[in-house]
Amino acid sequence: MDTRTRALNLSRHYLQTLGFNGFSFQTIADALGIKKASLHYHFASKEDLGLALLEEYEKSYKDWTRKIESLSAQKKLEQMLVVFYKMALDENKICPSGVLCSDFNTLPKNMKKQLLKFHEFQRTWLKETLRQGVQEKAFRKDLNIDATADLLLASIQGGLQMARLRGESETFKAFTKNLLKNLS
Amino acid sequence: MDTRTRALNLSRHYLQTLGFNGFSFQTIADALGIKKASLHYHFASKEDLGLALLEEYEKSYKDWTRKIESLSAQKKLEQMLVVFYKMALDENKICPSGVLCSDFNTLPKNMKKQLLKFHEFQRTWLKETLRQGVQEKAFRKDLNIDATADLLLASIQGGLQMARLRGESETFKAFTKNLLKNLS
DNA sequence: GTCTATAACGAGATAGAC
DNA sequence: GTCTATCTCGTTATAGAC
Repeated sequence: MDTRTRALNLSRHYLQTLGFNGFSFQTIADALGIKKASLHYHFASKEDLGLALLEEYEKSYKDWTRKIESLSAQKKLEQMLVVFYKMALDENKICPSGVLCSDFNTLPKNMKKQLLKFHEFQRTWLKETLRQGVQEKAFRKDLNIDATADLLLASIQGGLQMARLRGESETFKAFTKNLLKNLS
Repeated sequence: MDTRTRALNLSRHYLQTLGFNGFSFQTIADALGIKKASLHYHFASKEDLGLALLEEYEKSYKDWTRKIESLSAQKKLEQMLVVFYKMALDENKICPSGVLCSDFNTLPKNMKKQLLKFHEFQRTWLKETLRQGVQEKAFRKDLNIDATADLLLASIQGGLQMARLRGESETFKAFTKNLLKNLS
């Protein structure tokens, strides 16, 4: 694997455990076994690194939605919860949006824009999936699509953070069990 | 008002807008019109400042619960949502727990402990209030107290962050309208 | 692509004068 | 209680050799 890719993988890890301001080029360079000056060959600035991270998150989310596009809405949402539960299991990671919301006001403009774009993609997909569920008669006909999508996104984001706080990923697991109950 | 109190007020503001690592002694000193060395007279270290902040958050939350203790459970929860909605209205602030969850792994041990204590206080109060609502027959008899408390806390925390991301505090307002619907 | 060296800055923190 | 002065460290970032 090339250095750039390895650097991005490490950055993703540190972003979700330490926050965007919690790791530095030094952190990544040390983990790679190269000098931090060499990292600047791959990413001119930390903003560049942040943007690359966000683009990668969006891309892999898109790939994931394509991979499961033939499933029922119910199954899709269950799979979505599994994705986030795996984060909680992996060193109490929290979701990238959650990380960057806290630091939001300190982020470069382009990162803010890219983060919003990522969020809107997730949100749109979720709304479409909820609509699919209504059509499949798996979810209630009068389901408030917008409000439900927001509630799911917010509670997943907050739930991961609460699980970290308490140090028990089971908090999040128990949590997810109830999230989809109110849809039908 | 004495300098220490003014410093704490400013710190609360910057914590909830810029994050714990997003402001420095310099930031507070500038806003106060004194030198940052002088701040160290009031707070020996930034950890000290952070602990004082957390103690103050807990104290004011306790005072607030005492002030509304004679209300019905339904009214209490409505008031709680108002508290958080006011945060969203005030420069898209997010809640202190949400801020510190992202930076959690970079916090001094004592701050982690104090944050957990604050969280457990909020959670316990919320569970008691839900139980009160069941007794008052305002909420369903079979309400899952633990799961509901966690869902409310997580979605409020995540909801404030989402509102900041989108730059519209109305996101959070719309959101809260539906939060209490599933209780009865 | 990676290195050494260095610049420029801001952070937390302390000593000691007033 | 606030000041000046200073220390030490970590940060992002760049120039130029290999």
